[in-house]
Amino acid sequence: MTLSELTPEQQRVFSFIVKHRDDTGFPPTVREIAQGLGYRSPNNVRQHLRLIEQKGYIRILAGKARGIEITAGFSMEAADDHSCEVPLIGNVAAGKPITAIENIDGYVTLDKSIFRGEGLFALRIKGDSMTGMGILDGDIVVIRKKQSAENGEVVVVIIDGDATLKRFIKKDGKVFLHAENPAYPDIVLSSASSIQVAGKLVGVIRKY
Amino acid sequence: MTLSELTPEQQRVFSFIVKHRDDTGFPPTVREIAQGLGYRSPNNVRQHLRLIEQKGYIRILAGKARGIEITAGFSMEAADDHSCEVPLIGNVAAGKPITAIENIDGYVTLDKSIFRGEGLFALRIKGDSMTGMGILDGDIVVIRKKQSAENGEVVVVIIDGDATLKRFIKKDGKVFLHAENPAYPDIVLSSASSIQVAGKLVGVIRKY
DNA sequence: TTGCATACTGTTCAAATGTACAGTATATTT
DNA sequence: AAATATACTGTACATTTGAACAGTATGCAA
Repeated sequence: MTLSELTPEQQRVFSFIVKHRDDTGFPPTVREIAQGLGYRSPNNVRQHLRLIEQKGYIRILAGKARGIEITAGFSMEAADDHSCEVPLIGNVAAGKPITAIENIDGYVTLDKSIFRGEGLFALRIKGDSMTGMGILDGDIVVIRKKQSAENGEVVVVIIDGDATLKRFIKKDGKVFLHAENPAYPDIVLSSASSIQVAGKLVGVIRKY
Repeated sequence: MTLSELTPEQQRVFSFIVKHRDDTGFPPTVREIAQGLGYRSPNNVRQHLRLIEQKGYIRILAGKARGIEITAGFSMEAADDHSCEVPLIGNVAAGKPITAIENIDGYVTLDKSIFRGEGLFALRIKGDSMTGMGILDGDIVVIRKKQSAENGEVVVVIIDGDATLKRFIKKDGKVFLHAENPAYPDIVLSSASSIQVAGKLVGVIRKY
């Protein structure tokens, strides 16, 4: 999509709005646009806004301060963005959902075409309990949020405030949390409800 | 940076601001926050905003409508770019440098803060010759370009038009290309110069 | 107890802001 | 020449909104 249908002056106005939004985090007011572009009347801006809205580039939210919505995805950065950022979870505060702000240690950028979908987050692996499936100490694992677990899935469970990766196995009516390393014993659960599943393993990132 | 210093209520307010900004493109007004969170007084919000500002999460722009700037990098649309794209190498055409355009199958987005530096490219692993070090069939490995190899390094070598990953070992004046899987025999080289080293292993990305 | 920080309600006022009314000017089209 | 779309100025007014004042309540530490 190009901006070709806008007149030069309308483009100036539109660009100013986009730039202001990228700089400050919110759209400009009518008067800020006027001042920024050297107009002496706020009404001039209004007129332009109306025309730009007619052409479909923005939506004017009547009565709202700074009520300009940019309808097309015209932020300067990320014209075509192949990346997405997911939170990297550190220690898990008791009682909080795993992706609560308290737990976020930073953000990891992923390749969108590799890791699709919603509800992703990342976790740094401590220990060698999953070396059997190629997940090593220090690896970052990518998790998709999920409250339940299917038989055989590798899931993140919250144990004593730590998010740990285990294979979820149902057998003979019992539930096991299995570490993919013979040196670690399985954790046997009386019932599936006694643990909190936070998500399902979808990827690994390792740096040497 | 962690967000642990915010009280639960302050987090509700902060999250609401971020969400509103991501939904509409601009921050909410004090009254919109009050309504959204069920407060009856705008002043309650103001009080929270002041405390959140003190803790450094936002900046309040005095007198400006919707004048809330989110100082930390908590916008969904990343203000600054944490990603970099590296070529994904497919089959290697004989005689061409490994990252020649002919060989490029696509691009992979990496996290800049994890994979720093120049000369990176990616390779899809075929086979299970490196399972011993947690690299599985189908994994994408991240490689840094490099013509030489040190003893013990894992490097990409071009063998018969295929880029393959091997550990480079010098012992007793001989050079071995070692697969980290007992099922594969070492390749013994008469001299180091008889093979072409393309780069050194720096990372792994896996999708389940 | 006495603070003290947090978490609120309710009201008021002034500044910021959207919006309408009334014009002017300059091209381009009919 | 008349009509039309664009590009403006200038002013006024009603809302929206930030910001201040005056309180209440609660849990927690000194």
